[in-house]
Amino acid sequence: MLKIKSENGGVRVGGITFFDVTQTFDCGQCFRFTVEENRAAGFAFGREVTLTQLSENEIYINPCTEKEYRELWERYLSLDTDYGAIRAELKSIRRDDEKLALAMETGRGIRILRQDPWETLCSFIISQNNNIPRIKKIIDSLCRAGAELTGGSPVAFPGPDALVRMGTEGLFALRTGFRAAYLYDAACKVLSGEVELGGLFGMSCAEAETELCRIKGVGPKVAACTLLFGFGKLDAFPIDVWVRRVLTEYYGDSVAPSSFGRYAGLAQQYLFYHRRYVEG
DNA sequence: AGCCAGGACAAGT
DNA sequence: ACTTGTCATGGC
Repeated sequence: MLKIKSENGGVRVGGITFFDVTQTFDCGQCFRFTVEENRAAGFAFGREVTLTQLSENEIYINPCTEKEYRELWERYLSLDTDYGAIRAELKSIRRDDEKLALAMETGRGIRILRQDPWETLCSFIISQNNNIPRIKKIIDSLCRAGAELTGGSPVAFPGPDALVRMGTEGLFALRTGFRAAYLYDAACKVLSGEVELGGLFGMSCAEAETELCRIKGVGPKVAACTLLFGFGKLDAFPIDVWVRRVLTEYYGDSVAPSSFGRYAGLAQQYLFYHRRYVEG
């Protein structure tokens, strides 16, 4: 049971297991946070927030009220989910998988965030054939441009209406390159309701992927990342160059994503983190 | 200078 | 169904 306590304008959350601020915010799933030492500072859901790891089992969220914690951050951070049970199931399904066991140990503090679906979709459209520092830079300039356009705060991620108003030219001017047309198409289809993001929560991964892939510039990988990091679908299994390496090097390509079970996406993230950030 | 980065698409086999 | 060149951009 988690212990929640207000303190100095923030909330202290104790009794946490399998959560590490640094690993969670620096494992390539989000792009609006900067990580240093034992803290992550950035933006989500139109708010600026700092998360600090006080100890292995305790974090501090600031600014934050108990109400905000319950209604927003607990779900965002997946602290409402029993990762001990999930990890146990994963291990039982992959009983003889020593590679995964090692990756799960090095990345034991990783949690899959439940980010805003629209922001996640755009972020991973931008991510294609791109590197993480530049992805962050583009997203940041996109938020600034959105604020400039609407008169709102650059803390918020601009909605589909704002992107439509920017137009392909405006988006291209933000150095998005060939992704400008993709972002514009995503904005048009979401704004018109041709693709209804809210409806994807109730769909299976395969069905939701089909819907997302109706957007130009959204293929299997971007769709999987959106479903995993934006919709909390833990079976979504993105395959990028690093995961491809893992699959060939560890398993000789003789493994299907489904063989990792209903938490295949989380397994993927452990493997990605281990191969990309630990093994180099 | 050339290659790579959390890819997708169109054109060609 | 599977392979290949192309798409902007910036860092190395």
